[in-house]
Amino acid sequence: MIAIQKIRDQKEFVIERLAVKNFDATALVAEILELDEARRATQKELDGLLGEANQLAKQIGELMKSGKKPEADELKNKNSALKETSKHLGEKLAELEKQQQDLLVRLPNIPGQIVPRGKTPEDNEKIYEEGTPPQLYADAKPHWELTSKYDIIDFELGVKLTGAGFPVYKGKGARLQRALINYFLDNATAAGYKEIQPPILINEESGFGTGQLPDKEGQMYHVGIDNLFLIPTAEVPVTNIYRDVIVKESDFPVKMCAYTPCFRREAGSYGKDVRGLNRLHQFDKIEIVQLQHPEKSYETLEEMKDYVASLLRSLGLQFRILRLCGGDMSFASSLTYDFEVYSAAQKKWLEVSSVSNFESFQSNRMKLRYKDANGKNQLAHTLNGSALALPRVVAALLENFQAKEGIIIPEILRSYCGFDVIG
RNA sequence: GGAGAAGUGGCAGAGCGGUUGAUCGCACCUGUCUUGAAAACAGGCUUGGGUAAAACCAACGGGGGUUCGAAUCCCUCCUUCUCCGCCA
Repeated sequence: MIAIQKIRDQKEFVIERLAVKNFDATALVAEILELDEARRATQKELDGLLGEANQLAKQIGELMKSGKKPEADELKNKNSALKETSKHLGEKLAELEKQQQDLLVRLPNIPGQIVPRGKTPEDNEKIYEEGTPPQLYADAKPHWELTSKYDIIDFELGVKLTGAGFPVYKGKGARLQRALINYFLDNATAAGYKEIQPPILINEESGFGTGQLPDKEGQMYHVGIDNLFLIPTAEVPVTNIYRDVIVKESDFPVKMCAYTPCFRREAGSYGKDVRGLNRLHQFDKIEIVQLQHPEKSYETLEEMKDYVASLLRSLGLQFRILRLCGGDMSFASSLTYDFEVYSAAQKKWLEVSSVSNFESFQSNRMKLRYKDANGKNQLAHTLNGSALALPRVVAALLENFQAKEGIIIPEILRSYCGFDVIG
């Protein structure tokens, strides 16, 4: 949520920058400012009235004490009338506040200055590439054939148990999952991230805090009976740990990591893009989250970007980093880097990580603040990234490291797996 | 799931209808003193709205109600604790 103060002070700037996200905010901003003015005027009027009523009540108290009943009763009547008016005003104010809030939450976050303009993924800006395409032998297969050849991931069985997009990992396939989770968690911990094991169901407040609610509830699984949502990412519970919290400036940066399963409805997905592990309803992910001082958040974003790069490098995967264009960025993000790994067997790039700076967009919703040197409360910046999401990493490992004798496990994972080859 | 008790500032803990946004203590911050620190003393120390800054308004778990006036009374929801039941 963009701070109302910012919209008041820099209306033109806000509209101009949101256009980079292909969002025309002109009408919305005008309406918000109009409501803001009405809201403040109403509050001013109400405050005056309530102040008057408070004074009268005080006087009544004193009159009662000194036994002047008739005078007190007269003031009582006067105050009752006042109360009637203030009740109306109070309702009007609440209504205006609600209307303003409803509009405010519909504005996407302002993209950062270096965000490229553009509408589609083709407009994303490649800022880095590392590694060379793997040399595949003649009989190389896509991962969905390898998984059944070695009986390590069973998609059909998942359909039987749950539905499409809920695979069953078996034997070495299951062990590889566990190995990756442990490897990624150990790495994050070594990099200073505190490990968190959060709930994987969240309430509405948490969904609102990170920007999934309102409007995007269709992307989450909803447990109606208790009005809870299955998390689409650990970002939601982990960031919300600091909802309504005022941290000390000296606590920055707050670094947390978490492994959780993630659940996404992915309504509308179809075709070859969702084949095999490419897009699932349930998948495992290790998320890294940081809370940072506004002046340092972009520095931190670079640090997180480098961290994710080091992970991919350690697995021996070819990858590239994209700076997302305005049109491809998420609603809440100010700047996002996507990491893609090249799958030689599918001949395509697979997104395996997304690292973003949300600036104060989430913290404004969450009231996540810090006390500055002057003792004033300021909104913190929040950042997060996947480090990493498993399915496409697994897909790339299977496809790129396949050989005659089987899938060759990267050196770094062998002690975690307890085997060198899947064959 | 059933019965009882409780939820107040970072912590602890008063207040139970009338200058109580809230006593006191601890923690914390600033200053004096000190070579420095400790101690002692003085001052500061919830959050939001609003304002140029004030004034002013709101908030004592959330929501609603009674009253001229509520942290204090009533209703409801949530959470915690104790006991019973069930259970990985």
